[in-house]
Amino acid sequence: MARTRHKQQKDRHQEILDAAARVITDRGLAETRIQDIAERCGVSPGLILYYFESKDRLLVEALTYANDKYYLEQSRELRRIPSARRQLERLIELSVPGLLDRYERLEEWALWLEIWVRALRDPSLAREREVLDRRWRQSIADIIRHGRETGEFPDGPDADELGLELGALIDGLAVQVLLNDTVVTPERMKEVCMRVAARLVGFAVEPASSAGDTIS
Amino acid sequence: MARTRHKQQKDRHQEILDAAARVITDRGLAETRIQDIAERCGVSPGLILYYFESKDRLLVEALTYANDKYYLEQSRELRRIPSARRQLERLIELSVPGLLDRYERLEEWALWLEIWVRALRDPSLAREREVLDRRWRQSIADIIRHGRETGEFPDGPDADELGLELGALIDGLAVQVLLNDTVVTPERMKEVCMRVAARLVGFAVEPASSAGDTIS
DNA sequence: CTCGGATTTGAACAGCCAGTCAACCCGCGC
DNA sequence: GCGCGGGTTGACTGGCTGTTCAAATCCGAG
Repeated sequence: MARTRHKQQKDRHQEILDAAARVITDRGLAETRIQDIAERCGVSPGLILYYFESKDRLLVEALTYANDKYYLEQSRELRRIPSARRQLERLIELSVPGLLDRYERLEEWALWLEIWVRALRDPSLAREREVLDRRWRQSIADIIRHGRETGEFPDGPDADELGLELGALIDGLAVQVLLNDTVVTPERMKEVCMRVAARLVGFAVEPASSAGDTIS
Repeated sequence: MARTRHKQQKDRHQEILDAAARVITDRGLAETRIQDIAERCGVSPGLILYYFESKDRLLVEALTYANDKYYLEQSRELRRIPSARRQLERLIELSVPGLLDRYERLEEWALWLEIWVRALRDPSLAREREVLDRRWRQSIADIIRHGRETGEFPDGPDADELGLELGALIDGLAVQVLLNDTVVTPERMKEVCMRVAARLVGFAVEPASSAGDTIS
């Protein structure tokens, strides 16, 4: 049947994209071979090119696909939190590579680096990246707006502006943490982000924002 | 003579490193071939491997070599400025990809991205990167300390802490600008950096920090 | 001028890997 | 049970590129 066929094909598509994202995280974009992806799927190399017209297309698709998935997960989790203050804290926690579950976040940030490098020479990926990034800044701005509505945050600079500033700060610090900087540890990154957010947005830092309970 | 030989060899070394850095900027690390570097030097491919034991070593060396060069140039320029306030502004200007001379800064940031990606899987490069990065943060912190001594800046949070915060902010924004984000233009990045620096360090933003004269 | 070692060349080698393809498998509808 | 068509395989190829190497060249010393 067309439906089952179509469904199966869609599954394979996603399966391959997932596998590709994993391999890219493990070996790096430059070292990723079709064979690796095929092995990860338990499938022959030929099949990969049956579903994707070229390795390049597959890799680019995998990059944005994976990042999109992560964003949606994060977004869903944040929406369940009522307090803007806690939303912001959670967003920061989720952004620190290796603070929560070891693997997922590291993977996400590693993929970001690969996207950045590739986007330097791939205009279409550059455009997609901009969309993803704008959405990410916006989610920060939305939290701030929400907090101002509920009165948790005072009025202040434009929320979008703050989103840009905090987003950039998080990006910059995440790179350090991801690369295992000995000075910028995950815990330190969280503290710095919270402190700067407090100063820029204008709320009081809680004395002990226990990070202990966040480690699964 | 040993001396002339040695000197010549050193020149060739640097010549090759420079050429490699250029090629990496143009084609990307992953697409850089030995042949490209040889052509850029007007030399045969074999010679490249006569001076460097492998392509990988050469590439890694080229990355840190070039960044080191840029840092030293920047450092020299900043030291000539007496006012801490202006030092900070100049540092920010120099950090915005494409704000001043089009090429050099773009090159520098593109190389940073390549370093980051490569450092993910090359521990020795990761260590070198940390040194380079720490030095960069430190130069911000030093400016702040200097400004506090001269009274240009008020006392406030730890200078090293501020160096980390501003450094991360600049890193994060520079990535956006480098990738041609339509929202984060070079001019906007400078404004944002200056405004946040003013808020965090505690000085007044000058009304019109004319960016016009900075465009050569 | 001549010798000798460093430098330089370019051709050859070897391994790797994306992409192709003909054959095979398998489940479905008839 | 039979044929059909999409799914799957794995061997093959063609090109590319890092690396090696023997020969050629250059240049300074004696």
